[in-house]
Amino acid sequence: MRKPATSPSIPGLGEGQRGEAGHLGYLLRQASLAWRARMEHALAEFAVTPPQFAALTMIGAYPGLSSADLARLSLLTPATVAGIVANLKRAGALTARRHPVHGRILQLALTAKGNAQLARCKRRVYSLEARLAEDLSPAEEKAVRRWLALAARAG
Amino acid sequence: MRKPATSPSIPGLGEGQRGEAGHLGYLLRQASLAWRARMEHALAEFAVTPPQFAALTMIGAYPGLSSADLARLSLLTPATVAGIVANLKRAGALTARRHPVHGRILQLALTAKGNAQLARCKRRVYSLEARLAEDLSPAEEKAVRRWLALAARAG
DNA sequence: GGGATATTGTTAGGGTCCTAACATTCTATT
DNA sequence: AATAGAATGTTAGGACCCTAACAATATCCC
Repeated sequence: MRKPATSPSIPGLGEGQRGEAGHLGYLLRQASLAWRARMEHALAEFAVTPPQFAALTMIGAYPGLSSADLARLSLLTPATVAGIVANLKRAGALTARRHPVHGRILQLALTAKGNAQLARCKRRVYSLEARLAEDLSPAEEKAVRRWLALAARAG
Repeated sequence: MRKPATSPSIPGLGEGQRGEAGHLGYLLRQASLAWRARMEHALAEFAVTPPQFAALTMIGAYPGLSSADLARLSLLTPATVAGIVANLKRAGALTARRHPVHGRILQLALTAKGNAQLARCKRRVYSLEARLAEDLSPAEEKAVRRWLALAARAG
């Protein structure tokens, strides 16, 4: 069976609404799905998922930050962050201890293992990321960056 | 409690690595998360999720396409599509019937209810989408579209 | 001191996404 | 015809991500 061709004309990845002329929201979704898939495969060797990598990066950059801080930084809800943190803690990549004064806050910090893992992941991801801009002129890259930052804010 | 300020200097959404100067992959993730959240809120009234809207749109555009076709179109796995289709079917928005000749293929098509729902969703989403490009010059929008299509393909 | 208010984190449940393993059906080759 | 190969769809298990409701802690204001 070499492709039953159920429907007559289903477009490939660059054609129809799936190419540059398609809806911006759809293009954004597609690009994000593809990037996430590439990240997943690149990080699979280290048993780290893309969201875990993002969390490790932020905790590495701001040691001692709280779970709520991490949620705000990641644009995620506290409930979602709790799951990610639980998995990283179970893997021994980070520690969560109560704030000495403010009894409810959890202060997150990387363990030595978490730091080593983060360093390995960073090398891998950054080399992948370099290919994300290689076909862009400086002016184009500037436009893309401006738009992405804009889209993250409001619209 | 007005913000305990666990860590000294955690950047806001436009600052540090979270602004235009940050990593492209991180910016893409942020933009996509924010867009998805806006979509979810816009579609919540119709009890449709963004992935469901994407599936409805594609089935509406290519009636009779198979579950595998839908997976390829969406850059998703067959298993993921099965879940989305099951939810839409349970809601009465689509039908899945066996191909008359090719006994294993499922042919997907919208019901009247699904079509009406899709029309309502489209109006809502497209008006939201218009705001996604309103601050972009034509040249910038062209650059963004080219990059998104490129990122969806390979890198 | 004693609330109203706000923030933090937790729990429960649903939808999305993956990999891995599998059964089913059809095509191609021998 | 018989077998190998390829495509379709299914199931099980795990990680992400959300909303909603809740418990615990800290601040503000009287």
